[in-house]
Amino acid sequence: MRARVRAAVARAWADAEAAGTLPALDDPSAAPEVEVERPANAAFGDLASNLALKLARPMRRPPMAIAGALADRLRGAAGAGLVASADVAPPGFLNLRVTDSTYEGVVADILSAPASWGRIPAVNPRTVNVEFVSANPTGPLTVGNARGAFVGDLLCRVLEAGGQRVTREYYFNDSGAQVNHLGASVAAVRRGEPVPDDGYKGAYVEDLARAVPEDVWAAATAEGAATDAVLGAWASHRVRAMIEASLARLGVRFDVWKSEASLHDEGWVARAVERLREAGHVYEQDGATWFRSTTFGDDKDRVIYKSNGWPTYFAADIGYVTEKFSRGFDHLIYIWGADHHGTIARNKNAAQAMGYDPDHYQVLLIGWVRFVADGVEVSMSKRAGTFVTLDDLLDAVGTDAARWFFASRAAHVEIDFDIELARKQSAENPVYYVQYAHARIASIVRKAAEAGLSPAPGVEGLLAGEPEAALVRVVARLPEVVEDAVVAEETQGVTAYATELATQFHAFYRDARVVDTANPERSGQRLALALATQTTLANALALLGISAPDSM
RNA sequence: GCGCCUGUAGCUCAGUGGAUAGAGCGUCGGCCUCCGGAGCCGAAGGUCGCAGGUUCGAAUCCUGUCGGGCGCGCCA
Repeated sequence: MRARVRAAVARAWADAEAAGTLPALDDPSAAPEVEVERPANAAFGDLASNLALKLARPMRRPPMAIAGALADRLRGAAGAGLVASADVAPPGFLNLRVTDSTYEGVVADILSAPASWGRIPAVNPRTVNVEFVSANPTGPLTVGNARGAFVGDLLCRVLEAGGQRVTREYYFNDSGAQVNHLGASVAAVRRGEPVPDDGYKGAYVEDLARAVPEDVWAAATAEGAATDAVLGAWASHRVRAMIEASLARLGVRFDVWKSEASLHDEGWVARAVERLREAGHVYEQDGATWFRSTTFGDDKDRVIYKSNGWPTYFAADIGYVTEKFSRGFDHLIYIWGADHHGTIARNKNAAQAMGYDPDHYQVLLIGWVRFVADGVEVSMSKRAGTFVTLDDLLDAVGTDAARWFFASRAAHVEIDFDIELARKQSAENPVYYVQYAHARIASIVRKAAEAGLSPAPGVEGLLAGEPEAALVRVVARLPEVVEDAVVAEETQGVTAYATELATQFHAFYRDARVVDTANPERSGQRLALALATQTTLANALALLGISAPDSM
């Protein structure tokens, strides 16, 4: 609807120019974009445009006069069937109302094709790889990992809503020092010895120690066996399964699990370094191999292979970039904690140095989550065993409430999360307010069926009353909300919208009785509108991965 | 010192150039003879950290400044 009105305003401008009531621009390339938005105050109408204000300077005309000329056109052919009224307000706003028949058409569309309501034309169709969570399998996911998991999944859903093909990817390191430390910890606990200083503590280590099969234990402790590595490999495998189960619980599944070791084993790292070397961006110094990141604006060069010959983490990253692009992705997105921002430049630079477009290497930083319990910050350490697991969080507040919490905040800002407060307030969470509206409609629909009432076959005259007119205006906005979310790659607008729609429906419920056997015709019309609202709520929640219950 | 993020109501946060800055929670006061009270209605509460600048118009853009967070390894 917003898009249709935007097109109508553009048409009005062109018509006025052709008719000579508005002058042509001296410099057509400087023409402003036609913008149409929802005014903050509903009294101004359904949609408003600031086009006249933008055109005042280039046209050297007062904005009110330009707005007047546009309004004339919109009242005529340019707005035929769509624009019910066009008014001008100082300093030069163009305020528009949309015809009832347009809104009735929206309701008819929703009822005839509920599943596609809210789907929008592809905004920027790409094949995208989204890598997120990527916590190493040395312990269960914590609340610290929770935000990345939710934000990553929400981003994927939003990208898909915008018509993009998305692969969800989890990168992990199942070899190396950390995994050996895990193996050593398991071995120590199994033997009843204290866990080493650089080992892992916590109940899950004890669980792992108890669960070690006899044959694994025998192999790990055999003469000459690398005990820590063997046990670590077994334990990390098992931990990974735990992680996968936790993620499944929050409705997150990954398409690809990629191990760091495989990037080395399959030669991706070596080939990528060779590619950089051939392009002249690699040099040796102090026995180490360096990438000349400063060529691309980094503040220092970066080590690829250490002087002892071992690759850095960065080396694997370089190989991984080539591996991902080789799979046909044209856009890579990384979701990292804000503490990793210092590593963006080197990775982006390396991608550029290998011939990739740096714009196709996108990093989304997630703001720090400060966990507090009753106002006091809780420090989280896997090694110290002092952490709250993701499963604990879900036990406390539930998946829907947790999803809503993260979906309603910008991904990059730091936030406080008080798990005790969340537990206490989980019953007050706005997500239930929205779900309640959905369940209430479902109940009304059931009641209506019992009373022998059915939705009106047509939608004509649907907006006879004020409650109907107010509700349909919110319902009709879903595609705009989805489009804005896709463009911004953020979901706060969706939660805000769902809340507003629920509020509007509750008001409608108060003012307009739906189930009324004394007036079956009006009941049928209101029922149609209620159904359209229910679909809209369900589709908005679905975009967030949140359930829309029929009763609660 | 340098880089990135951040400062909006009592609390947690929306609002990235438009008209009277919003929501949830909390506080105070009302509303169940009728489709679900997990609801509705109303009230109090803000010099958008501060100071300049750009603009017809700034919470939003620019500069400076003060406060908070996170980084600045041949760690991962």
